[in-house]
Amino acid sequence: MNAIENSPLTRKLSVFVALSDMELAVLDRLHQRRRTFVQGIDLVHQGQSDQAAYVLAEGWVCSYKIQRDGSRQIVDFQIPGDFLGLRSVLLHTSDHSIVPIVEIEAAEILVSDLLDAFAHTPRLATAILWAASRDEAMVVEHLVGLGQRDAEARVAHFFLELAARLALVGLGSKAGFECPLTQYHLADSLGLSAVHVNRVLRRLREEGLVTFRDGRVSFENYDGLVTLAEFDPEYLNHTGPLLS
Amino acid sequence: MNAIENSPLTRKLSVFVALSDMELAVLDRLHQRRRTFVQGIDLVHQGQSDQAAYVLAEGWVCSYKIQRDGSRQIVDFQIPGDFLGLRSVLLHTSDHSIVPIVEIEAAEILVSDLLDAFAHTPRLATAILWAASRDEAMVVEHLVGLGQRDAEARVAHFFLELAARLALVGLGSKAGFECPLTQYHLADSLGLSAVHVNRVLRRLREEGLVTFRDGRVSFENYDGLVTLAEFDPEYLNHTGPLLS
DNA sequence: CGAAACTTTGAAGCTCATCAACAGAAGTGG
DNA sequence: CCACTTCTGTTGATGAGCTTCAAAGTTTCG
Repeated sequence: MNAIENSPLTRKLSVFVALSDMELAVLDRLHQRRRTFVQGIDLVHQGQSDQAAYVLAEGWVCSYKIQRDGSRQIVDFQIPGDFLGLRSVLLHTSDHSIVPIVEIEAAEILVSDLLDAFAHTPRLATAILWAASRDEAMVVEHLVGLGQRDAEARVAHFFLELAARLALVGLGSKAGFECPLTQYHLADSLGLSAVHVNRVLRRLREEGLVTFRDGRVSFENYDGLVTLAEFDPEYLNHTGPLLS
Repeated sequence: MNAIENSPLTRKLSVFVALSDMELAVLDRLHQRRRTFVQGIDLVHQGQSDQAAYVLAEGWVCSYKIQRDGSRQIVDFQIPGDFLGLRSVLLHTSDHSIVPIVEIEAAEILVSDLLDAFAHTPRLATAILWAASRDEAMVVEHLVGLGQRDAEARVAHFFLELAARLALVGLGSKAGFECPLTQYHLADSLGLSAVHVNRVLRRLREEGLVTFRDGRVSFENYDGLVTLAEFDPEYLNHTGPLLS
């Protein structure tokens, strides 16, 4: 058992596909070209083309779109084990920006390596396709939240989804998780003002459901939150794709 | 020049990739198994597995998710030339439902045919990948609208996007388009109440921007609408993907 | 140590949802 | 065929939820 088996990506994929030694080795190779990026400087910029792709090894980033009026909509957050800019590479262009929220570590992925990996280890390709489609399902669920849920349910749902994702890579549980986000991040992601996010957080805290403080989310009443948010994790745990 | 070259899918793909006779023939073959579906009965149902995939030939459908409280969020509308349930097939499960808005005609796609087509005509695979990624970009833009735009801009943006998509398959222009949707469809898609949609439509009409009446959207002031919605069609027209 | 970033709270007001009622169109059954 | 319901569109009244503006407190950091 080598260290790489504990990389977040490997942990995540292993939950859904049992990976052989050879497949683990290929994943290992994808993790070679390790790089560090500082917080706050765009990794990929809206409209830019021919970017590299990465696997996030440590830290958090977010994908967002800026409107002409200056407002920002965060589409998605990425946590360790997630791919960054995979679509941008395949499509030679990106319609959104990606920025590190804290200093991050990421492994650069060469398209050629990726295509090689796909060709030689179809089960790995399957697993990665699964992960990509899960990301898409999360975007859809996010959209549903913006359209249908009120502020309190949105915040609750957001925390629950993050907790489930983080648990998969060993970074969280039903007790809580470390969370480097600011209330502005929540606001821009949930389509609320930062002021209102603050009030909602206070209410959730006073109701004894969840506390977001000092960079940590602590669930005080997990089941109560699930009820409030109508959180159904099915979309995160869908069964495997083609060939599996 | 045969009739198939005028199928909506062919028209759409041709705009972005010049297709050879052979590729046109393969597309032709995909259109063989024509079927009709009545309005209002789910084609794919949330949670259902192992569905077929289709190419929509005529009519409109929508993809939606139902919440436990009964509210409905429409994620996306599909128009002629769009794929239906492609992801459901690849993933063996669907996290959303698909329902025809009017009686539709669709060609059933066999997964084996599709994979064959991909293997033998890579440029076609490229074009289809492009179309799929464009669909994803539309979902993201929809999300941005729900998070950042007010009701008037949402409605305006919605009409403009639809017009652009329909124009690509010859069903609309900057003058307007036939539109079988009800105000409830708009409401469920845009995260508004039907009552408020009605008021917004009235305002847009009174401002001389756009009229939605008797199943038709008529642009009275296209450029004014573009300004109001901050509509930037770039996400619809991104350049081609890998290999192109 | 001062500046910048983030959090917190109050007050005022606007956008939008909800409730209610009605009118017209379209479909349905006796 | 006409009465019936059902679906869709329209408008008014009321108020909840959220935004905006403002200001002050707290933490972080160069």
